[in-house]
Amino acid sequence: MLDPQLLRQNTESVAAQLLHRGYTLDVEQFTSLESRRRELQSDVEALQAKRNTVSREIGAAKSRGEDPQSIMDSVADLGERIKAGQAELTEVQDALHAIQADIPNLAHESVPEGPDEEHNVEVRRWGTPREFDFEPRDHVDVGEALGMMDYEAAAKLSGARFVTMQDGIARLHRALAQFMLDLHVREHGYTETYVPFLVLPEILFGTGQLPKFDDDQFSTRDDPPYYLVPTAEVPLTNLVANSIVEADQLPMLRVAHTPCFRREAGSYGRDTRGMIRQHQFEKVELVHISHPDHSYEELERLTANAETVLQRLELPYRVITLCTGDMGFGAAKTYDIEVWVPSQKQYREISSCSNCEAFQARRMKARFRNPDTGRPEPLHTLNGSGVAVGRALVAILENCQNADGSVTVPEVLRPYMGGDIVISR
RNA sequence: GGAGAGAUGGCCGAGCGGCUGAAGGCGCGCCCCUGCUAAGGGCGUAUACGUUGAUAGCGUAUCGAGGGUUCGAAUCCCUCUCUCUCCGCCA
Repeated sequence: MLDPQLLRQNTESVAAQLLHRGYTLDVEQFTSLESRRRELQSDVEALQAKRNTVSREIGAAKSRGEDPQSIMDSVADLGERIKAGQAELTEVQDALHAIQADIPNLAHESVPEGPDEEHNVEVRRWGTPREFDFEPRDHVDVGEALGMMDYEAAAKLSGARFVTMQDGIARLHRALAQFMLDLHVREHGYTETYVPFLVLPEILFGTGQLPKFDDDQFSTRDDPPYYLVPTAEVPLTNLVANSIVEADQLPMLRVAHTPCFRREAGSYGRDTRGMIRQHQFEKVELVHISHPDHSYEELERLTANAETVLQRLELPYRVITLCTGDMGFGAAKTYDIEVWVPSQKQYREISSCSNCEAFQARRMKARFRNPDTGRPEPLHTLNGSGVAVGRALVAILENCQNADGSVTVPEVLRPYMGGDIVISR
């Protein structure tokens, strides 16, 4: 949610900025609803004030032993008028909330302007893609040749976009998650956190997945439904929902390893082969709860922490800044980290690090007490993958494969693999 | 799943349908006093929205959530949610 004051007072300029994100705000409609709201609200409040005054008079008259009947008659219809006014006000407010809940965040001034991913800007590269003296296979071929990855078996169980793994690759997958978790906890100062994988609808609202992106979510048939988390960003960030955090608690750094569930609606035909895009995958997620004045420093730190994972794994990557048109709904600024995928001869997203500023905080009523003013103010929330486990596995299988079909285990993972150096048949 | 108890401000804890946004205590903040320490005294201490130049004042709302009764509800009625205890089941 945008700052309601800002939206109200600068509707035109906000609308202009939203256009860069490909969002058209109906200024006319918003403005008229807003003035209607203002009118109704002051009417209703005036009636309520009158009711309160008169009720007090009745009480006073009674305690003096007087008959309050004449006073009561004079306000006989007040209750009905208030109720009618409130009903109308609620209707207008609901309409306004629906509009506000649908508007994406505004981009930070440092974000490049552009309609699509063509306009993203590369920030830096790390490592050099390896020169193969044989034709590198993709991760599917590597995994299947090893007999440790089975897409058909998964399809039998769950249909498309799932995988089963076994033996060395299953252990490598687990080792990756453990390594990342340990790195962030031991070296980057995060608090390891275990969270529910099923959450309530209002939790998805808080981080911005609902109501707009319901189609992307899996949910249960309970009433209200539970939603399967699409990312640990959802439960981790909502840890501060509906609360006022003391300033000295900031920044809060949280890390969680969870499965993630996504319908991938609208991505039919994209990345249908292999583990790149699945309905279920694992991710180690980083969340920072930050003081507003420091959230951009935190974004740099969070991104650097995610990059460290790839550096330790010795996987080449680059960092790009997403342009206005390519950013997610809640983000004010996003760095994507892309890892080198030899079979595709390109960099593919393995982490997305965003500063959502106060956008999510307003939706979930997450505030901190500002020592300068003594008042509660929205805090800033950031999140980033640190990193996607499935895609990291893809990158290792492809980048670290050998001519004989085996895979060399990155050094930092060997302690997690019982000392194994190579995965082979 | 069955039976019972409960949900009030940062915490504890009062609260006869009317002057209670809410007694009292604790904690916290500022000030005073006491030559240190301990003790003592005074004042203050929720959030949102509206109005406004204003974090002043005023108005409105909020005592788990929603609905109802009433001129008026933290107080009465209904529904739901959550927490706790006991039983059952269970990774």
